Amino acid sequence: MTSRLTDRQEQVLKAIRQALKRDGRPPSIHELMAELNVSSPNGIAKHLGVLETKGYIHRESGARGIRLVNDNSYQAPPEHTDLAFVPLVGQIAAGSPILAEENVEEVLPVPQSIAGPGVEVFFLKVKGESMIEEGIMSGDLVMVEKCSSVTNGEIAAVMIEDEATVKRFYRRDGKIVLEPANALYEPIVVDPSISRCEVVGRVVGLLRSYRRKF
Amino acid sequence: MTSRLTDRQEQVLKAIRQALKRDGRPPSIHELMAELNVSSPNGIAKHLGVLETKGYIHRESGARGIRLVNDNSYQAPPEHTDLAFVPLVGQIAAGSPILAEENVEEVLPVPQSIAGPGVEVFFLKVKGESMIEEGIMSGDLVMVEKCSSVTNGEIAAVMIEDEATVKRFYRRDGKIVLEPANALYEPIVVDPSISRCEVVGRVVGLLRSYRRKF
DNA sequence: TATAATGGTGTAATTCTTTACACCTGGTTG
DNA sequence: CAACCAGGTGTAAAGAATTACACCATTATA
Repeated sequence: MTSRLTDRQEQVLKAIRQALKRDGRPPSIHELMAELNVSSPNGIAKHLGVLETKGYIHRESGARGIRLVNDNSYQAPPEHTDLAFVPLVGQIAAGSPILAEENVEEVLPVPQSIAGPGVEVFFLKVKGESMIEEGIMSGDLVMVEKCSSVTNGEIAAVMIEDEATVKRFYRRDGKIVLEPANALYEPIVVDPSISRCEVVGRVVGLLRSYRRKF
Repeated sequence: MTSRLTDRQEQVLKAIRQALKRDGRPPSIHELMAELNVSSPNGIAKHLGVLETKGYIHRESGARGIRLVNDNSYQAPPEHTDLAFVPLVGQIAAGSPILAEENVEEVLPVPQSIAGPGVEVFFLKVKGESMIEEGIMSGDLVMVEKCSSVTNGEIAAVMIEDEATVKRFYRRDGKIVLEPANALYEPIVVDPSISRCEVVGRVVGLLRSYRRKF
């Protein structure tokens, strides 16, 4: 299933690697033209298209949007567009915009069909055992779709005072009830008129690695 | 050789570092404008000029010509994006190659740092509640690294007769013990000399969507 | 023998990106 | 106070890069 590259395609890939190393940025099409003695931008553009459908590179819009994709036993199929990059945010302080640059530790690729199209999504690292009965373990990354309110019973990321937490969210008698999924824990009841309590978003996915720590 | 930076200049430098790491290419002035909430290209251009005269960056002509100078934290953009495509396999029949074209339902992008470099990895859909105490729920996709043996106690994908299952794997007294993570289930003990029982691989990750069904 | 895949040439149109210029504001400093 | 520096806004123009289109030659394949 590994789609092989032709000699020429191999040359193009090598030129991209070289340029990245030498220049500290991906090459432009014109630079590749000079490198490979091609006199038309389309000559290069076609190669790039092939390299992308074969899964060796990934292209983003804008200038020099070539990214190398790691060798893997399985290559991306043609026309693969179910891809989104979701930032992993570290400390999220109350008030500050969550997706501010300084909060983003790294960006992880995931299927867009999970992240959702055109919505603000980010990963939050889970600490503690309060949701283990829902299969959310300490160290997992939950994918959160940013929104300011959720329907009763949804799993939500909520900010209480200055701390972010993930719980099942209910609104009862004007109070907010955050229900853990762990028999050892008690529900947290918050009176929004007394304590600062703000929905950050709803949990739409989960990513776990048994290999690396986040 | 290098003079001190102001707070704001430090922020610009940090934004450049993060963009390099995140995007695999230097940021454009417009991207920095968005990051730093500046509404004029000149606002950024001046900072870049200062950073260059102070010796923190070096600029080349052309688009995205920012290079970091003397920066231990980051020299060049990464040669590889942390991206791998992992196939979701449906029915896996005994004997047949797992990654055969006809088994692959779709291909999902994930961080390469989870999938692992250059190994055969695939997604298997989980059915049943037998591993819920390990946070593996029905409908989850487990990422499996193909291998023919695992160490005692690892979570493994195992093929018994013609069915694939995910359990904790132990070898005791010449028998194979597959231990569920659910108090309601009993361990499965298999005598490999009697029943066909074959390790498919070890579980290295997990992907869950609350949005779509797989 | 069609037909597809590979590897091209060339030219425009269109977007990105950078650069240059004019001018503003609030501190700091001689 | 005047001058300078840091940090801006805003706009226009020039330059860099990508994308789209039309068309060509060779080779392998159904």
